[in-house]
Amino acid sequence: MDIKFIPIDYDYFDFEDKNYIRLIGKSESGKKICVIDSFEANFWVILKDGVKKENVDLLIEKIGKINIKKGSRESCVLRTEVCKKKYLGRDVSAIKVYVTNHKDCSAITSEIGDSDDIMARREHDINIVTKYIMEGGIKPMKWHSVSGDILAEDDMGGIGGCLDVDLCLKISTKKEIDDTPFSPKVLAYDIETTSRELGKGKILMISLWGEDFHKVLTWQDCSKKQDFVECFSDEASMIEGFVDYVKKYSPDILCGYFSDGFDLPYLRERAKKKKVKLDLGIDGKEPRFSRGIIPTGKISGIVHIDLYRFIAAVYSQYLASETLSLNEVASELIGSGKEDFDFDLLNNMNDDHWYDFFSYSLKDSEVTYKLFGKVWPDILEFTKIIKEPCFNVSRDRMASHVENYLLHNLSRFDEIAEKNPVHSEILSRKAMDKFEGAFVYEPTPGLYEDIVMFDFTSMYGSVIVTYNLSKTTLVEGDLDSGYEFSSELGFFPTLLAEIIDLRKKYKKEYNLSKDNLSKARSNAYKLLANASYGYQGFYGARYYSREAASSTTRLAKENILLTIDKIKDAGFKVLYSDTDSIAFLRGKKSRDEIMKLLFDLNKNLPGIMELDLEDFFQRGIFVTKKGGKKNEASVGAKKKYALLQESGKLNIRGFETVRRDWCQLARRLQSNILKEILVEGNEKKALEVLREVVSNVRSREIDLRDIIIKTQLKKELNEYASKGPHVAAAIKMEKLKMPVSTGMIIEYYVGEGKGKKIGDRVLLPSEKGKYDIDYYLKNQIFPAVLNIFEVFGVNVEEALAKQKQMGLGDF
DNA sequence: TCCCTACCGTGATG
DNA sequence: GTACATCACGGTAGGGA
Repeated sequence: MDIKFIPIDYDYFDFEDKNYIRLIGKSESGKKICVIDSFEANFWVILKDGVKKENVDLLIEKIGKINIKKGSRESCVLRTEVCKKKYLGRDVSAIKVYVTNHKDCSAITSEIGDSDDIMARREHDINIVTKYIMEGGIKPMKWHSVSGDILAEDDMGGIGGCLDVDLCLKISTKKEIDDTPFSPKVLAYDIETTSRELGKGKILMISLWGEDFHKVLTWQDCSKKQDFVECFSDEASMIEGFVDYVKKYSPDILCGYFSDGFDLPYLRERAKKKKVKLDLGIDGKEPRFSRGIIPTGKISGIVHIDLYRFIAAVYSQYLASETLSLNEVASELIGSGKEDFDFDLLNNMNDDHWYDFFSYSLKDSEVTYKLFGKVWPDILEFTKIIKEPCFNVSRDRMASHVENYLLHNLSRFDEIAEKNPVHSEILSRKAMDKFEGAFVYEPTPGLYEDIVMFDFTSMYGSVIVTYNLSKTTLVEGDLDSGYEFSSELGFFPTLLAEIIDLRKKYKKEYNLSKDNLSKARSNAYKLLANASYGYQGFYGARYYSREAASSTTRLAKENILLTIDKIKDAGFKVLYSDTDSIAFLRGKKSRDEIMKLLFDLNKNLPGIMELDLEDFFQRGIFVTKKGGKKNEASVGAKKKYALLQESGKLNIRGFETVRRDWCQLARRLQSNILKEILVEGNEKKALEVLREVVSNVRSREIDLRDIIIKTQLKKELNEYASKGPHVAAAIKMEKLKMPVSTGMIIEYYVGEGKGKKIGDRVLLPSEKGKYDIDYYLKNQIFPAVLNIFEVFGVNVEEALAKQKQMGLGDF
């Protein structure tokens, strides 16, 4: 039988002491297909240089005899091959050892042990699906032409019979074919509970949203309910109803928001308590959870995607959202958020309340579904580029993505993969001193006109490629005198050069077509390029290289300092620079002359390093650093400035305006004042704006939500050495039996009182009280604007006092 | 008790 | 355990006068 097939989910199983890979996917006609492919588990024994032939033969003989019993399973070496390979860029001889079961690779590796002839044993620590794909297996989310035998129900231990699929095929050949688009069948879900805390509450309703399928399942009998509401007799039958609907809908992807951490574990817990089966898997099994800070819920045959995980791990850096709540993220990405519902009502609900609650619940699933549509092109492209199953791709962090990209491209270089660091290596890597990082130029505070900004494209990535910086190309040297790297290009810089090229290609393509696909591709390659520096400096990396990472920052710094000097030599005043960007005054030069300067600078840059025009700006402001010692010359603040684009848009960096741990009042005021000064060029008007806010604060005309300060709780309450206001607020919340957990954003405001510490005066938003006028003026309003006015030589307090004398203000 | 400062903690930049 | 270093700044904690 011949069939066109796209794999969506990967798994494996053992049959008669052999490993098989099980892929669930779709046929061209939309049938759900299970494909079974064989896989020969194996790993490498790398030989030392110049080992004698007879020693190799002895070693092979010894390896061939290994036999391991583990429980009921017996594992042995099937065969061995001696190959010419590369390891860390060097030519080696290596024995490829094929074994009966992947699970026993490590045990057999240990059995082989160390010897004078063995340099290393490798690739036994790569998971089976990754290894399968690395060795020519069916690639994720790509159409393949496969042929093989249809499995009858009782074939291979009944694997075909117990799966809820249209067809089960044991294949003998496979071939990647084309890039026809694929749209998965998606079902979004969301639950509402009586308590956020697992084990403390019940599930009140479950909502589902798919294409032409919208449902809210509940056990709350209610006279007034919408058509989409289906009422069950109790919580248990509601959960069973949920399982039935999921099976009937038969989605490729089941998708939630924070569902790894909340919805799925909650469902499992309630199902267990109520003794119902949560058998969502196509093999009739319940979701499997892996351990971790956040559990990971895997459903057999259906890809469970927690959108929050993907957004938090790779997508969030492009978002303006200050929190990653569904509401905020959805508002930004799809233009509509959740509905409002007052959860305090839960203890005392009438029919109207329930009616609203049903609608609220359904909206959550709808928003999740739409958000999925928005983010899916990125997950899909990442999956195809990284070549890992999308279950993993949607959860992995950038370091894993980089590493998986490397693993799946090693065969092109004949490379045997390096091992993961063991625990002790991770510890010693972490214990190392930090190395010097980026260069930041100290600006001279002031207001400037006509500013040009240049920046290096993929600065660190292009440095790594240009200077060939990687673990395998390091020759010698030390941190002080600098490391020397080989002139022969290593696989890491080679792959990175490709990534940077592909990024350019798809960026260009996107600029022409503006389609989602090239945008997602361009994004993915950009993220990979940017993460590659961090990867080499990450202690958990297989190809960790502190030498490469520290050389990257050192050489980047060297180049940007040289470029700054050249811009200065050309007669320009440099204002600022941070890592890969340089801002300077255009002076009387024309734009063409600036472009000529850019061209000349580029001519002399080494390798693939490239300087680009970021933008021309009308005006910009740099301010002084606060808290300098008395009588000390004022220092320009780094990472804190605002630039006005020609389009009129204001780029604000580092100021309190963009910091979520300042109250809205101070943030909005600061942003208005920056606008007044940069857009209107009117610092007098700015002073008026300030005066009005001060007056409003004094007369208590300020809305509570404008003075709320939000700070994230980053550790357990008892781990804090210094208990700041947000910790005090969190302790207060705990006393009131409100849920408090690490990672939460704590909200509070500062009330009147004598307490020495701010923490003694914090009030929760739900608490009635008077805000402390003095605190908000002295600790929020003034600090946010003082150093902006200082640029104009305006002393705010004096100016305000003066106005008072003139009768302009009554504060 | 007041004042100073080192350190803690968060969240920004790139 | 889950990419890197650099930076600003409020607030607390603790020592010295």
